[in-house]
Amino acid sequence: MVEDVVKSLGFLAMGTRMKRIGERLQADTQVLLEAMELPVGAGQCPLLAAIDMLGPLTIGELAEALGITQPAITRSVNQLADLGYLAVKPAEDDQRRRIVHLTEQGRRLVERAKAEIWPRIEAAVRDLCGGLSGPFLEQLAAVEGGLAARSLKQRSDMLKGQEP
Amino acid sequence: MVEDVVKSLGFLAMGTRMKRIGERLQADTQVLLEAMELPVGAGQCPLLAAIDMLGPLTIGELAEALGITQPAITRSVNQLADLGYLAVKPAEDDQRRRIVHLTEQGRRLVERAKAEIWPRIEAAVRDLCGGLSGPFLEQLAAVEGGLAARSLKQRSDMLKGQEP
DNA sequence: TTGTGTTATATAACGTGTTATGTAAATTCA
DNA sequence: TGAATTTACATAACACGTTATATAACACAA
Repeated sequence: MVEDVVKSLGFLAMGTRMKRIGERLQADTQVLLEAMELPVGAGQCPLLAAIDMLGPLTIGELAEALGITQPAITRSVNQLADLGYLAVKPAEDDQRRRIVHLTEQGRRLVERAKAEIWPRIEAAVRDLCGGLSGPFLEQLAAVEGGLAARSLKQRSDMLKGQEP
Repeated sequence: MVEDVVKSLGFLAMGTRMKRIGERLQADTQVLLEAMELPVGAGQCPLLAAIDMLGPLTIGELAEALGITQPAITRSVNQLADLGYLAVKPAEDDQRRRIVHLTEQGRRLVERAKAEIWPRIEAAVRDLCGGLSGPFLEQLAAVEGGLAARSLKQRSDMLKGQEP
C-alpha cells in the first residue's frame, strides 16, 4: 500500500490532482454512456451541447465556448460529421469561417440525450458532490476567475517581491 | 464573445472542467519552472518528489503513488533516466521488479527544487486558492473519496431505483 | 489599386495519458 | 513436481489535448 503522493503534495500538485479527478469523472461518465447506449463519447457531449444551446457556431466559437484549441475542435467536429451528427458549411459573409450545424440525426441524438441521459449523469455527479460546501461548482468558478485575473507567474512574482 | 458552455453545463461537464483547470495550472506551473530554469517539466515533478519522499520505488509503486498507469510511468522513468536523474535496477528478491532510484544528479536537482522552486509554486497556488472555503484541497479529497466509495455508475443505478 | 498585416482554419508534429498484448518471473494448486 | 495461474513490466497502438505552420480570405492604409 503506497501513499498517494499527489494528494500529499497539496498545493504543489493541485493541477495534476484536478486533472486526475477530471479524467476519473470522464471515465465514469463514459461507462454510463455506454450502459445507456449513447453512441458518442463523454468528451464529445459538451460540443454537441454547445451547438444545441447556442445554435450553429464557427470552429473558433466552439473553441472559445469549450475552452480548448481550434485544432482539437476541428478534429472532434470532423469525427462527429463523419458519424453524421454534424454538418459544416462555409459562412455566407466570410469564406474563411465554417459554421457547424447539427444534422437531423444529430438533433435526434441530442434530444434523446437531454431527455434520458444527461440528467442521469448530472444527478450522479450532484450526488457525489452533495456534501461539499461552497458549493463545489462555485469554487471551481473562483479558481477559474482567479487564474484569469492573475496567472501563477504573476502571483509568484508578486509574492517574491514581498520576501524579506 | 461566446458563453463558457462547460461552465454553464454545471455538474454535467464537471469532469471536463476540472481537467481544463488542471491543465491550465500545469501550463502556468511550466512557465514558472522555465523562468527558474528547472530542467524537468511540471509533469515530471511529482514522480521525482515521490522517490524523494518514499525512497526507491518500483514501477508499479510509482504508478500507484501518482495515480496513473504503469506504461505512463515506464515512459517518464525512461525519459528521466536518459537525462541522468534516475537509475533503474532490478530488485534482488524478484527479477520482475525494477527499482527506480535517484542518481546523484537527480538528488541535487530535487534538493534545489525543494529549496528554491517548489515552495514558490506552492505559494502561488495557495495565493490563488486563498479565498476559497473548505478549504479547497479538502473538497478535492472529498470528491476523490466519494468516487472511490461509489462510482458514478453505482450512484446512477441507485438514484434510478428511487424514481417513481 | 496594391501592399501589408490580421484572421480563420486545416494540417503536421509532439506530448501524455489510456488500453491491449506479450514475455518473463513468481506463485499457487493438484 | 509440473502445470496452471498470477504478477510485473515493456511495448505497441490509440485518443486527445497542445504548439507550430501553411494557406486562404479579409481588412486597412497609402
